[in-house]
Amino acid sequence: MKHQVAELLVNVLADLKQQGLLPADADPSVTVENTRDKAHGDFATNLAMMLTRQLGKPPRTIAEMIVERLPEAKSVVKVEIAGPGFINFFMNETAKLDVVAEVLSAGSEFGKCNVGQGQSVLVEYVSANPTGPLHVGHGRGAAYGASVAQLLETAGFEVSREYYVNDAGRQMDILATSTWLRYCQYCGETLDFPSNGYKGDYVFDIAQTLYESKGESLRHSADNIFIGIREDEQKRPSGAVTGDKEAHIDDLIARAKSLLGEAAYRHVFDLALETILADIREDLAGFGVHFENWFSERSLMDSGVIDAALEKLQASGKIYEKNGALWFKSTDYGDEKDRVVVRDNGIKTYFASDIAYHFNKLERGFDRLIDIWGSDHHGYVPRVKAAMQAMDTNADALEVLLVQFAILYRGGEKLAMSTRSGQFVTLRELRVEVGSDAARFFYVQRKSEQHMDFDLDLAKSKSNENPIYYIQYAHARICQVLSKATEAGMAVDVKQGLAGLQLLIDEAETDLASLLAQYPEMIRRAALAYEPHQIAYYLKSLAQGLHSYYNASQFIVEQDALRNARLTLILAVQQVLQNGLKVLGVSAPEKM
RNA sequence: GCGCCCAUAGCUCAACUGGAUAGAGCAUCGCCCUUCUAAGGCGAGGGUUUCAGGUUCGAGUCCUGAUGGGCGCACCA
Repeated sequence: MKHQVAELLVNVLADLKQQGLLPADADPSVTVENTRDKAHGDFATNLAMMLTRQLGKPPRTIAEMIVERLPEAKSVVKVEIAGPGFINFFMNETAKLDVVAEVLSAGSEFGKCNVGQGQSVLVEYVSANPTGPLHVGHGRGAAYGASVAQLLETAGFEVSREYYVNDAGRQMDILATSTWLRYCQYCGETLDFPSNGYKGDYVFDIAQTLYESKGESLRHSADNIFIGIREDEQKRPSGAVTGDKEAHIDDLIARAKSLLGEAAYRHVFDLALETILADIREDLAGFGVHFENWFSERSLMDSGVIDAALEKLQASGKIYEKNGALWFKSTDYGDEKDRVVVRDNGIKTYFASDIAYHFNKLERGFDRLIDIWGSDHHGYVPRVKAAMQAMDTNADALEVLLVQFAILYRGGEKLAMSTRSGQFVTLRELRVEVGSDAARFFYVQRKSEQHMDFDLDLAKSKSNENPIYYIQYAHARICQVLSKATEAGMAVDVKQGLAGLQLLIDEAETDLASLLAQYPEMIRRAALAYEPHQIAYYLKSLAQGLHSYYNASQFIVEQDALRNARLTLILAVQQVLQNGLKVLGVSAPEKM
């Protein structure tokens, strides 16, 4: 319907050009927006104001020129010039209800569009290091990424979801070593656990599993483990800090490898990795978050992709050697400083893996790449783009979406979180206590780049402060009304309902229809802007419209035509609520 | 010190990407259950959009500066 109005305006513009009143090369964008205030009609355009400079006439005069030339249209009942030069369109009330038939015939497809034109998009998100369970900080990225992916799919993109598994590198070695030390403790050794090791309870669990399968065969005495190891960081009673926790843990890693031997060390490493990864998969599945692919960093190394990418960089002439390390001249592409890709000890940096990973993504043929990162990694964007440019790949294909941290509160107190110390609220804990639906919605109702306060007490309290209940309740109410009608032998007759839509003359009814008509546009806009929160807000207003209607009208009435018209209308509302909730990964319960 | 992000009602957040009188929820105060679920509805109060300039028909939105907060600035991942 909005589209019809835009077409009328395009006709007028062509008319003006033909009469020489508008330069032929003028191409003002015709924007028609939904009015905020009903006194301004249903749609409005600012076209007249856009043309003021070009025509050198007051906006209201131009508006009159436009209105005079507007072709007749049966869906438009009144046109007004208002304010500084807006043109307001009042639409035929009955025509507004046409959308009900559209919704019901499209069903779960309603709202889909094809702005994506089948372009293939890789959405990489979460990608948390498998060194511990996911915490609530990861939850935001998971919920946001899943909804963005779903939105893009709905908007006609071909979407692939991927989790990048950092299964190589020092952090994983720290985890493996932590596991082994806990295992030795479990065997009965008394030792000081390194301050930089992973201290979470889950490490004990993995150690116990290790003991169950290996007995004491991997046990070494604390004395043998710690002999000659550089001192851990310690606070002396005097207040002075001695030792070096990084050197300490590095020595312990080397010791674990030498005492256990390659095969046994790899066994511990893989056990820890697989246990935690399995836990993460299960956790995300419970959160309704799925991936087409789990991409292993190690596979990148084993398959030689990293070397290939580095060669490609070498060929660009942007690699140089300094102090025994290989550097990438990213400053040539606007980065703050050059970056090391191969350290002087021969070990490739994490950055080298990442260059290779993005190189590989494009080689797999994706048209667009979307990375969803925590905002603490924002400084990383320029160097990745720099590498893509240097390799002569399309750096513009990559879009990095940054998600701000959720700041946790409990009992009014801010919570500090750290994976290493083992002090964090897990995503699982949140899911169990708050429920997946509420958690998904809570995360996604905020703009991703906004800092977000996450009050655990509030989220867990299951009070009506959580707007997800408001939306789900609207859906459940519709289901209950429909089933009550069926029980009473008055099951909805959609054919008769559609035929009698003109009986719906209440404001609550036409308002609902207008809202339904806005849904496809909401999807389109939210998808292109990567903003699922727009859908959350839309659903709130649709639910509000339904509740308002519910309180004002009786649906199950004696007159067949009126009853079926009303039930058909709420059937359409039910459909759109379902479609929207699905985008957000939230269930639509029939009962609450 | 340099860079990126943010600042809107008492609190948590929107504002269709530059449009009309800045809107919701929570909290506060009034009403509405003998009727399809009150996890609901109707209404009231609450604002110099952090501050100071600028751009134009028009600024919460764009540009400059200041203030306050978050995050980065490794041969770590």
